[in-house]
Amino acid sequence: MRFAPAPTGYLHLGSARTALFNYLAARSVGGAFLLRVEDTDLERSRPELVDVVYAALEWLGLDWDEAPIRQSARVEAHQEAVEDLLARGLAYWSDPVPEGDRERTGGRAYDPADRDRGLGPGAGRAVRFRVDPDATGATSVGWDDEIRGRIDFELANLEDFVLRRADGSPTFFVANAVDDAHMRVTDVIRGEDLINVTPKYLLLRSALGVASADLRFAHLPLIVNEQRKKLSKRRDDVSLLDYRDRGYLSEAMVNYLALLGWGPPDGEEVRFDPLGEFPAMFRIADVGESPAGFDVRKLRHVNAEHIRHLGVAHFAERARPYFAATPWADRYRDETFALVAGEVQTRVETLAEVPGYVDFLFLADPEVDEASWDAAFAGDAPTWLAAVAEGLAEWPWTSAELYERTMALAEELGASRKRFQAPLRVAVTGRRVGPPLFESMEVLGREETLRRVAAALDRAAETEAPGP
RNA sequence: GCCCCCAUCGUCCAGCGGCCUAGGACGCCUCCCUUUCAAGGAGGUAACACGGGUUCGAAUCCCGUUGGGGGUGCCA
Repeated sequence: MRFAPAPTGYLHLGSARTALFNYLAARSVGGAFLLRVEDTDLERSRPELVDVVYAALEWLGLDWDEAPIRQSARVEAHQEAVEDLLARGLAYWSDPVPEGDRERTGGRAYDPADRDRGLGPGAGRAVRFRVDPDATGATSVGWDDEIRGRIDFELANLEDFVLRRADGSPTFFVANAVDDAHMRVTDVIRGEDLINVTPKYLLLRSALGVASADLRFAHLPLIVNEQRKKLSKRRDDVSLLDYRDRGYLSEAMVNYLALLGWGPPDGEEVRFDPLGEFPAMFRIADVGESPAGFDVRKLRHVNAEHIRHLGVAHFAERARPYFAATPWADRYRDETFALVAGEVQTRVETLAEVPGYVDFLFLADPEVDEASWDAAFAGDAPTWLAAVAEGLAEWPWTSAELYERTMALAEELGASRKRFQAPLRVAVTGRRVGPPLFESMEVLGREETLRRVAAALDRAAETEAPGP
């Protein structure tokens, strides 16, 4: 099995899923998972673009067997194949047909008449494969797809495709056929969008004398967006590594990607060690044939499950890089975060959300969310907060004590617990949503808490009696 | 236009001729728990595109229609 991405500067989500399924298929039968970089296009062979592919695969944990093959390093073999086909009359030199002159070729960009013109190399001239029923003795090509069953194409519907561009470079058709034979690929697992190049690939192999009888094909369903269209760079978030930056765990990503077109037979979707568990239960034939919609909400859920499954220390460790991206990164302290990490863990769905939950512990002053303020400080709230402030000055400073005493005070003043804690929460954290309040206060300390409460009280007074 | 693929809850996955009054998951809704928000617990909402066959019997097989998607590059 091989994964053959074209280096584009990022690893597409769909490619990542294809890589994963190749990996699972290989590991499930003890086969090899090979990597081949499809950089036949000069543009695509820049080393930094290739490194991105490796980095993405490594992040997912998809380790490949043997050294990766760069197609750009194998052009000689590709050229030889083209020469061979040319020599045997299975390929021919073809001139491009200009846009305005396509009426005579039935709208085609090439002229089939070139087949028998016996042209040689020339400026702007490419080499095309001669799709000729006589060459194979058959009028159609097809294969038994592992996922979809029989698929056939009439040769009459196939065009004479380009083998060598006018600039002399071989196309991916040749590179694919030649390299797959060279690498002894037994299973071709790729996206559904490649179904229609398969007949050309098959034709080429047989022209080159490579048997395809034992070759298995599996065409995976496409991953589509909400509009049911193939995920595209323009419209959708398709870069795998961007998900890492957005706070997704690689194991959650692998877990979710595997759920697109497939599912564990036992129905247990969330697996904390997908790469370890899935191979034993994966069968390529079980993969579905209809397009899979990418659902970020479900991805978030799977990610949240994986986050919660982490040990607190690991969670804190894996969240650390996300603090580095904040404006207050220099104020961050592992020791402080460790005190509330457990509480944050059950509340976030991605690691990127973590800093936003605890920023008030590190900021000199909490950033006040106006909507929260307005909601919390309505009615008797300022009076309540003032009452709490008095208690805060003398109560024992443990979360349990603070909780008990504050709630007792709420009852005394005839306020609901929920509404009573709101102004205190906003005063201390700046928001009405966050980790448990009294635990947070314990971490912050009496002095700082009192300072913030006093500041909030001042602000409330100003708001009520504006201006001197 | 031509070629190819697909068609079960809004979404993902089960179902592969009778076990289906169609199951699980995400989402959504309700309730419980509760110091906010989560997490957790208990319920609920919601689908076999349509029409013909085949069969004692069809979500499951066949054909058609409709719908959606992919391809149609001297990109891969």
